Amino acid sequence: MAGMRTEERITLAMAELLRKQGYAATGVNQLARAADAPTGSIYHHFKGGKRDVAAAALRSSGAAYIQLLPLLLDPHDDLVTGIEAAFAAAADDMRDTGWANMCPVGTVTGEVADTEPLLREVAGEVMGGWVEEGTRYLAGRGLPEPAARSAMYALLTALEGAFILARGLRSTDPFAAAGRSVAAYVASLVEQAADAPHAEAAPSAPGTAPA
Amino acid sequence: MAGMRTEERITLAMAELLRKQGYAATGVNQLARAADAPTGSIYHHFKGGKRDVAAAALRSSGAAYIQLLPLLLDPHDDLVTGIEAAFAAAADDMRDTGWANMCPVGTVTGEVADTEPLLREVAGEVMGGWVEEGTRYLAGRGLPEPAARSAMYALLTALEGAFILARGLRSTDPFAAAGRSVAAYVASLVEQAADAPHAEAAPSAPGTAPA
DNA sequence: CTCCCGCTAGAACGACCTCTCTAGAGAGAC
DNA sequence: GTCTCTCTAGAGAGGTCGTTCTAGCGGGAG
Repeated sequence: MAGMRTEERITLAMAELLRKQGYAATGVNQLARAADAPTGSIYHHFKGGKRDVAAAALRSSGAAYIQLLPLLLDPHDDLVTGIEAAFAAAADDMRDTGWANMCPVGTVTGEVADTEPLLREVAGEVMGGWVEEGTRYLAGRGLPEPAARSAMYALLTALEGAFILARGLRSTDPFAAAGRSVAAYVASLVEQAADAPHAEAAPSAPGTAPA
Repeated sequence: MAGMRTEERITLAMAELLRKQGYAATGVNQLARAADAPTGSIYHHFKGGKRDVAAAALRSSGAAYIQLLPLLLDPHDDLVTGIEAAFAAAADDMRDTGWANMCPVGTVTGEVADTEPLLREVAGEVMGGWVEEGTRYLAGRGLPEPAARSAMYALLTALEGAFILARGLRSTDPFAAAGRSVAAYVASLVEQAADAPHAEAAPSAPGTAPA
């Protein structure tokens, strides 16, 4: 964290704290300690205080998370096996980090959706962005538009849910089952698209990496 | 809440507050006001204080939630369509309650898994109980044992994830996609079980309600 | 050099936190 | 009646919360 601008250090420290302990339990003093910045600097960079820092942390984490989708799926020619592998990778990461690395957007949404309108809105924007970008990506991998969107919703819900179950049970089993489930769903969508290929968005063969 | 024992009122009020705003943001004074009980009574009934109340609330909510599984699925002869209907019912309930009615076990697990060992443990026990009971139920509906467990994991992860996404996006779309996804997965498991019915737990035809 | 200004630094404030404590209300035993 | 014991009742202690405030550091402009 040493070679960063203060504002960036604060945002990143907040993201990490949100992942581990949520919004309400994270104090500004704790944040200052974690970011190695005095309290005054936090309020200088973020006029809105703690809420403002959390919003920035959600946006930045959200942008980082969605980049993992092509990163994890591009190496797999077959979309279905790629999805199972992605869930397995998420499971390994979570186990290796002591069941702490849950997505901060999910944690915060569950916690403050009804009490912090700004953060609920930001979380909604981030999730909406995930769905849009993910739908575009899956469409590029051969799924017709409405199926791609459904698949992305299913993937995100299974992933967020797996984080929670795995965290409570301290087991990777939820990730394995969630991965198999989403894979089965996507497989059924791919099959439907192949049976009726009159849809618009199928530039390459279904289940194949884009050009 | 008038006709209840104080201890019960406190537990129920805590469950509701946990659902809406999580553990850290819920104060003992707020709880006392919501349960219409003085602070002293809370500490009389729950020697462990706030943490102790939360643990009781998680256990009681957990027990209530798992009862919904047979309640929602028994009416449907076909397990697969029953699952989709159950997700639709959850979606309707959430929309009708202003996107607040998320499961408290999920909310709290995401929030305090790393900071409150007792609550993490209780949440794990509750979730473990869901998996066991759900696996038994699905086995009774014709799924062989390992498939039934996978299906239950998939169902729970999709459900918890759908709560989060729906809450952030203020939309029932995540529930619809999650329901279709889990249904597709269970359908594939039912098909596998029908193709190779040498498993032990198939007292009746697959996808049929138990006797 | 001086002036300026973005930023650091942390003390201080009022509000609220969890939890403890004392006092007494109320029901049942005798 | 009186004694006993469970539970109610809420004030208060001690601490932490988010936020504000003033003071001053440090580097570029003139």
